[in-house]
Amino acid sequence: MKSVIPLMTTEVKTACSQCNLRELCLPFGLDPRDVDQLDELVGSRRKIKRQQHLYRSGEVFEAIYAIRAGSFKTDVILEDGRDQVTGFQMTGEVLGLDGISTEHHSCNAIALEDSEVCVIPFSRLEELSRQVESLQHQFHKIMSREIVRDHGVMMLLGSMRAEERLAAFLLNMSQRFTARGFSPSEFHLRMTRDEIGSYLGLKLETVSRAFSRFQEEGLVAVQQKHIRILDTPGLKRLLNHHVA
Amino acid sequence: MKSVIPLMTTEVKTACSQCNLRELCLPFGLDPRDVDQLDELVGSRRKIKRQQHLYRSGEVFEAIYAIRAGSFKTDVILEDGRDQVTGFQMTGEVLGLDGISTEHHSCNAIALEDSEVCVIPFSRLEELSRQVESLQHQFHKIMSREIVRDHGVMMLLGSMRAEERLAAFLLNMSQRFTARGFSPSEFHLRMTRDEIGSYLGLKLETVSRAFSRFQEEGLVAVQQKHIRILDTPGLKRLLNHHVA
DNA sequence: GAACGGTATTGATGTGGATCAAAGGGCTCC
DNA sequence: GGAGCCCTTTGATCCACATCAATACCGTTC
Repeated sequence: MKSVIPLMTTEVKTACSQCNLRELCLPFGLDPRDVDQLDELVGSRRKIKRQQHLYRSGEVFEAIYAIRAGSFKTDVILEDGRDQVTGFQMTGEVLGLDGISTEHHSCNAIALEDSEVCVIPFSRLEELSRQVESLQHQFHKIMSREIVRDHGVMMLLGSMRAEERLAAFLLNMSQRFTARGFSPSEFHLRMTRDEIGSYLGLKLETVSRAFSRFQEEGLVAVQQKHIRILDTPGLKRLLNHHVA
Repeated sequence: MKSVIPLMTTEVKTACSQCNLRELCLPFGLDPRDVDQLDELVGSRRKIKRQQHLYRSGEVFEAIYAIRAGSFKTDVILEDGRDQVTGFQMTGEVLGLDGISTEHHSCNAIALEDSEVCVIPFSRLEELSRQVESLQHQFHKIMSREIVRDHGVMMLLGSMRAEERLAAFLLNMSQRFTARGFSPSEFHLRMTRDEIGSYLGLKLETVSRAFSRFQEEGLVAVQQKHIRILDTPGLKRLLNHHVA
């Protein structure tokens, strides 16, 4: 065991090897020796207050971000003002991959609560992943996972009815909270009904009604943003047993 | 300059450096010297007949595919039989990126016409992109572009009405045909109304009616799968001037 | 060149979710 | 700790698209 006496800096050293999120984040699956090499990867940390932008659509892309604490939403805005939430991100997840393609961000990333991210300069990531095979592979997996997730959302938006969409959303949130060591059945949503609606292609009233309906049917207990899932199999049944 | 006298083989050497699609494909933006290195990248070519699968959801992932000729659709199928087309791909575009994340494909890729692909063993791509920086970067851009495209589809599915979706689809097709040296205004769709509908989150009847309406309004001339765009600005206006 | 099956068009009707509206509740910020 | 405002819920009505249905068309195959 190494010394735990901290040096006299308020700025804690940014080190993947010391991060308790590494099993969810970029270093996942890396040999401990490789993780040590990652410690030069993170440029700095950055705190983002609730409702503030981590980056905006159109800005020059220079880094991707790993969420250390808090949560975010990403959205796309059309000229005519319509907007669409494209995702919600929690700790350990990576933000900014959209910017690689054109070297400009193509969406906005906004903190849902006071948050902190690790800034990973992209050129450094590319450089390091040319040297560390396992990092390269893990990074590719993360990008691919985002593509697969997006396909799931397309399925949801293109083929599911309102209550199915919300059930899928709740099950997904539950699963992600579980992966982070939280309760699978009880959690606090950081986003509004409007934001959930935007993500699910529904109006906020429809989201609210679906929640009320789930409550009536004993599937969940809803108290504003606090959710208790009472019948996970019931929610899953809602998804799979689709009656045409 | 190397000898250009071909050996006596019917099997043409698979060579990115000789391919007229390289400006659309993986080698895009690479220094000619680097492109030469890519010639060992493509394992083989594979012909796929119309309606046949290039790969299926659940299959082990080993390679990505660059389309040399023809076109494909990708779709996701739920247990209850519902399916969603997640994309249409044309020459020079890359298929199979979904498989990296779990080492299994997560969607089906089906040829819309008799087609041919270059098989790119993924381990070889990763190896080579550790050596060739420009290849690495181009590959990352391609993955990122897919993510950005998916966000566009989410916007379409989540926030647009039927005619806007179809207009967006037609403009997108036009733009991609243009990039391949074909007419921007006249082209042949390879997919059915049902497949377009699935992609756009609409029923085939709705797609058909939207086509008829565009025709009435003089925006396009439609004859089954043959499309002539008569008023591109008109289609664009349909997209941007959304009246809430 | 006739027959067939998959594809497309068009019409009539139904419905899920949007829209409009109003009231209640809780969080945030001073 | 209180005021204000945003967020949420619920009800009434509307409408875009789905569904059901029938016919027409086209490319393919023998």
